[in-house]
Amino acid sequence: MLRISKLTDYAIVVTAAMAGDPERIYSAAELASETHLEPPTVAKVLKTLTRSDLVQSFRGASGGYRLARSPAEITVAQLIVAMEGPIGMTQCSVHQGLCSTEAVCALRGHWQQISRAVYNALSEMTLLDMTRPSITQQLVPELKFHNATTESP
Amino acid sequence: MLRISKLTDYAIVVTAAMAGDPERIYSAAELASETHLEPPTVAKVLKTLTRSDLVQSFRGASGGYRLARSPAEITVAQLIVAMEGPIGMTQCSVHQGLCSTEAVCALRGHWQQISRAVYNALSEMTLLDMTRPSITQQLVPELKFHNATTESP
DNA sequence: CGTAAATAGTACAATTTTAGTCCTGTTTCC
DNA sequence: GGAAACAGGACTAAAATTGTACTATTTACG
Repeated sequence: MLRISKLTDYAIVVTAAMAGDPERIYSAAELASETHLEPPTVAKVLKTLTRSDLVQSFRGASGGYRLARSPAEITVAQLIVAMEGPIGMTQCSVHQGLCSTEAVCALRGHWQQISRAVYNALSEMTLLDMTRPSITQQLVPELKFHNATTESP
Repeated sequence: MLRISKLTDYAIVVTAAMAGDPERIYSAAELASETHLEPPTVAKVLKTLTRSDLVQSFRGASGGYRLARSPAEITVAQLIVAMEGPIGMTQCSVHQGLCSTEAVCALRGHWQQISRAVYNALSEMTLLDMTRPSITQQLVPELKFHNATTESP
């Protein structure tokens, strides 16, 4: 399905909530109740985002978290990279020399090209865009199709 | 890291090998030795691709597999969909009503938009492109960056 | 015909990854 | 000094992924 991890998903839900009032300092508990996620999970996500400087943290009583930049300057690509590491569709597009078939496989350069294209697509959506209303659309048939193997529960 | 599964990776390696001589019928064993992958793994991949009509199979002695269309007409997006099901970065972008926070989360339409953009990027690379020589490049810094959590072994 | 070569389909065990939680330490406000 | 809040790491449980094996079916060819 080519999906991001749930933790990454939560990271975007949480930061989208913070984008509602970018100046305000939110505690982790507050954000948990606002997003209907579990407090420990929200805390974990915020700690990771802090290490990548996407959110600022304030310790001590009446501390909390705030976006480090304006929502328009934070992209979905940046959030995914912060949570999951570099965007690469295959191992070889990120790390050289780990794949046993690397010597006989000429695809590495192509995978890097593909990863870059995906990164660019993800860079065009900012947190500000995510907070704007959107139309939930029917997906095009190519996106809906999947085969019997993945269909069965 | 936003990666495809290994099986999907293998699917592309195997079909890229078949694209070398699109008319020829290859046995699974042959393709395994050519790609340096395990025979059972190659067989599994080919069965899945057959169900999605990306390759044609021929049963019986001197049977085997062949690409169902020309390499220029098979895209990486099609191969990923065949192996993993629909491309969607989150559960909610593929299936409605399964996410517990769907009622309070307004991100679904945006995720569909992102998934579509990624699908388009993956549709622009065909199997024919994959067989052409490529330059292995240094990745841009944004793609290389990852944080301490994912860095440590 | 019978046998060998080859795919089809399904089921399963082992491994790896992910998710979620908890605990202890540190900082800061009042 | 105490309470509120974040930091960091460790750990357990669950889920997904991988890789393999087994049985059945189909077809070429002597």
